[in-house]
Amino acid sequence: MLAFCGLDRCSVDANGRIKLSPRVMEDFARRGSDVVLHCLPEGAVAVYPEDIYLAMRSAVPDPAKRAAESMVFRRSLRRFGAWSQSQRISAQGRITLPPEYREHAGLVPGGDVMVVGNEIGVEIWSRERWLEEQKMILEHERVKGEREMESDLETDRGV
Amino acid sequence: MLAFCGLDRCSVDANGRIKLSPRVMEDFARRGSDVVLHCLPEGAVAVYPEDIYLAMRSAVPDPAKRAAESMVFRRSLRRFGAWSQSQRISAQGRITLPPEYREHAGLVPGGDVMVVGNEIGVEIWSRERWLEEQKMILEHERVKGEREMESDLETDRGV
DNA sequence: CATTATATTCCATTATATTCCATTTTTATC
DNA sequence: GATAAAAATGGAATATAATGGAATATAATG
Repeated sequence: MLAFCGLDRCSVDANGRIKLSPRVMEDFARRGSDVVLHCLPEGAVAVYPEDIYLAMRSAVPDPAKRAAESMVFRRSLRRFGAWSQSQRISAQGRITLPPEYREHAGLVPGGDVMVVGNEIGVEIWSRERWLEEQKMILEHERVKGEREMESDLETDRGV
Repeated sequence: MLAFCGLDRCSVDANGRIKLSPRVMEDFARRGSDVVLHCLPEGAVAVYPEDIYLAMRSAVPDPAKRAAESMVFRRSLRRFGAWSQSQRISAQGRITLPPEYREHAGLVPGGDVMVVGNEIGVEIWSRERWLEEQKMILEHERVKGEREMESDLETDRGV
């Protein structure tokens, strides 16, 4: 059974909550119900199991000293600090997005939302932005494929 | 459970006090209620647990001798001396910012404030300045991402 | 078509935030 | 040095918002 895969369409309730599908709930339940919400620069909110997020942030030694010395480093602490927050998935499979995160992802109460698997967790996109993102990924792969074909022609010996 | 993460919106009361959210209060309570307020060159005020701040400053060897010799060093001592001050979080989770610090961060009584986690403590930003900071970080990440996508196209063989 | 599962809405409860007031401390003036 | 005024602090109360749960409606399945 593949975990954190697939695509669900759902909506934000009046209080800014999102109900996950049973499939996604189960994927999280298997790794403990503590998750981390993390705002992505792409304009969506990722939901990772806590251990996945900790693995992302593990290699930061001696943060206090570096924070005193470097503004760039403080910005990186700030980015991950401000845009990451622990949450627990409720018994009914709901997660509450903080208002600031909701705004970051362009989610409005009552609006259409996509819950997108990314193999290590899920991402929450406004439907509108997801369609654009999807288009961009496809176009990128198309161009990449074309270049690959060209370079295959220019090679003396084929693969 | 991640500590010192997330983003809260609150306001400065008529007496220049800020009420921390229960989540942030708990993070501090776990490390002792003594904190250090420290003005950042970015134009905000950081609130660190005392042990974090001491770790920042512990690696300054032989200050007396260096102070005699270097203006740069004296300025650095001055920066941390003048712009750092002990405080205790009250039983109701309030901290009082000294008027000079408030001014440094552009905070006015009654104004909107963001309490921003940075993984080792929190930062207090005027809402206006935080939105700018956020925009800057986002734009930086966006440009970085675009370059990464371009270089992905130029690679002969994909990842 | 009947039954089961899922989604959505609504309501009660709890928690949080803001405001207001009383007390204490400080400062200025007499 | 004493008294009064102002400011700051701490605490409590009220209003607002968030949370959890249940019920109903909708969709999917057999």
